[in-house]
Amino acid sequence: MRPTVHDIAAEAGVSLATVDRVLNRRPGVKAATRMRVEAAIAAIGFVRDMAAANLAKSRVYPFTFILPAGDNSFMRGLERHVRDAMARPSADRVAISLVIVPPFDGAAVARALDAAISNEPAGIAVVAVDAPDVVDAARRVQASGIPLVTLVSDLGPSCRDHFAGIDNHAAGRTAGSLMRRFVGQESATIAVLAGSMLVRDHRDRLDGFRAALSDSCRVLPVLEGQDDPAATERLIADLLARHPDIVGIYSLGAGNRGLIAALQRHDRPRPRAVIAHELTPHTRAALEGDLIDAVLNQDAGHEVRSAIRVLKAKADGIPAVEAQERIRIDIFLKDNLPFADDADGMSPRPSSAPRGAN
Amino acid sequence: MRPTVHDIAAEAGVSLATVDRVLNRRPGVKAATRMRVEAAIAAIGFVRDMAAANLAKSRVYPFTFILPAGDNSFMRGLERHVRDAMARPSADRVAISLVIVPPFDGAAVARALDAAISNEPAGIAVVAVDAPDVVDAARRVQASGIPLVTLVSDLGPSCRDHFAGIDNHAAGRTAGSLMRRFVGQESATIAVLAGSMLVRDHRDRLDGFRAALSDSCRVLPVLEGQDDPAATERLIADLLARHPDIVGIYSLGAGNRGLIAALQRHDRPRPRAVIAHELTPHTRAALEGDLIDAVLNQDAGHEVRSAIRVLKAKADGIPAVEAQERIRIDIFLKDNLPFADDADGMSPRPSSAPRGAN
DNA sequence: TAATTTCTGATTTACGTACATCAAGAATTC
DNA sequence: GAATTCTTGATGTACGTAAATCAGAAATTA
Repeated sequence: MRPTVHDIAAEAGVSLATVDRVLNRRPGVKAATRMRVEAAIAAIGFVRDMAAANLAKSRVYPFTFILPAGDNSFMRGLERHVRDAMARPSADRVAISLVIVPPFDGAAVARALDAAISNEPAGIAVVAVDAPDVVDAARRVQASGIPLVTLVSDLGPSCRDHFAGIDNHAAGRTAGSLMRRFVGQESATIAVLAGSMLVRDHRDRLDGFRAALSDSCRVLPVLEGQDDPAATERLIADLLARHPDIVGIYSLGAGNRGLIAALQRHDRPRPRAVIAHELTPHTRAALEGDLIDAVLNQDAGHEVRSAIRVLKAKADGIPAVEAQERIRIDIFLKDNLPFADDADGMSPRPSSAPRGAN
Repeated sequence: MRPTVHDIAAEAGVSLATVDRVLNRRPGVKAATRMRVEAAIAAIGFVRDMAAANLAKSRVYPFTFILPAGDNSFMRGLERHVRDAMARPSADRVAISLVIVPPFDGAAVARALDAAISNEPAGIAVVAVDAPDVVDAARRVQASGIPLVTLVSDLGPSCRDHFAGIDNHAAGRTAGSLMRRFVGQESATIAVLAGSMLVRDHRDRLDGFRAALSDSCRVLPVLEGQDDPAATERLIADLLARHPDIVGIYSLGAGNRGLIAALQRHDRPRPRAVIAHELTPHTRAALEGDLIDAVLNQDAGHEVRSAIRVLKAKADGIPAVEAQERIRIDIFLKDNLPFADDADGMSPRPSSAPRGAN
């Protein structure tokens, strides 16, 4: 059997109360006694049964998650994972309130942050819009002592405790590397489609992409489709008509529906390499239908769970191990697609079955 | 607060004992009463606190893991993850005994399985060698009612309960797709390096690779290096000398160290596309040093944790949700490498710094 | 030495569930 | 109607830890 607090007490020759004082860093233990107890803990290899401890503490962590509304598939997948976490509080004693705000609306996010502060949660996670009033609100969150994690889209490192998302510059570089190899020729003409250059993620991806490609290809000026399907489709159709020499398209935002529609309607062979971001039902179908060659993905489920872990750690005053919370950049081809039920690029699910942690 | 069993009792107007009988499917409850209780459970949205339940049951799951010895970096990484799981029994109440057997030795695996049976664990996970006596031993495990999971390397579906590993045919196809796009030309000459065609994983990968490439490239006869560094290096050096027209190499086994050494010593430009398997310190360094273009990887940590989850589910008589336990095929370029501490392709750690093959 | 203050022990209750026991009521059988 | 089964209630203990209380013992200060 695993050693318990009783075993520590016996080993150290002290009472249970003293062991408890040492374990929970309560005052009233002489330094010498404390060291005896700690030695006993090390000697018998005691590890606290967190399940029992949490049960006894009956501690709950009220967290607030702030997500954008809108029909962005990735964001809806993110919301689904948050709701999954809400639906299974059993495992981790987390009580999440979910706040949905209008998309691309800095003022709304700022208001939501201020509202969250007044509820005094144990932590806040937010899909940030990189705007001055959001930064101000984030600072107010920190000033009130509430841990703050940015999700997917970051603010500056100075106004949040942690960022649960991918390194978007590295993602752009990865896209660039793939693109360079997929087009397989020097001085090819490459087009880039973004949502908006006002969003930090998109800027970072573009920078990384250019850095990986600059010396071997010609990258056309960025097209900004505002992640709007109709507008994006027009942009791409126009692009394909005007530049028959285009061999690669990099879609670094969420405008994939318009891109796919334009490629589908295109009457000549599509550019040799098309790379997009985020595995959604649309991009999955496009991969399977050979309209897209590769999809870079961030696992929304991982991001949500990571955000929760970090918030809990911060709430407990334990420093989170940043290296363990890094979110990977997944690359999907049609050949290594995960099963539909298994990831974000899936068909909508009926309810919320519990999922395996990773 | 979350509803508890007491709330169910109050809602249904029955005693705690009756609620307990319903919850734990104990006999002695009239159908009508049972339905009242179940209705109450649904009405107040009760979810059993598994932490408390496991605490009360003080149930432990003794599992046996059987892994091959040897200096294969991937296997040592796998072992490290098993030891990690052993070192933190707090979370999941599993008690793992780890058995290390000689590599590529079916008889040894079979003996280990039989020895494990006599210990009556709640489940067994094994890195299988696809040999008749292993299959026989696996059937004996199943006959004795102990759940059996194959890890990384499978047996037939008929002689284990679950396979915790990647779809190696899909992995081969993925490698083929990447290869086709990386070499970027028709009728290119591609070489394949394997460990041994006697191993199921390697055969599957080769099949998938050929299926993805057959109509566009010329794939040379497979080289078998037995995952031995020196032998592999000679094979590759010889290959490069005899076939100056080779534009791609696919290393589908664990012979990466010899491959990398040969590429390093090669005095002419290396083939345009080199794709290998498993992110280890060696392949990571080769990726960073531009000796390899892409590495397909299976996350050993995920596999170990998945195996444990499945074994627990089987031990509890709960059918594991296969779709949730699928292991992804990761693709790594130098641009999306995870941090060294974060994954298997890490720098050697003080505890067990394996060096050698792969 | 007396009066404090600081430390430690002993004990109890609690968290939410599992599980066992005993008694008593209800329904069934003969 | 008696004997038997089936069903339910009441109660207590246990899991491993947290947290509080109160009573002494030890160390410190006056």
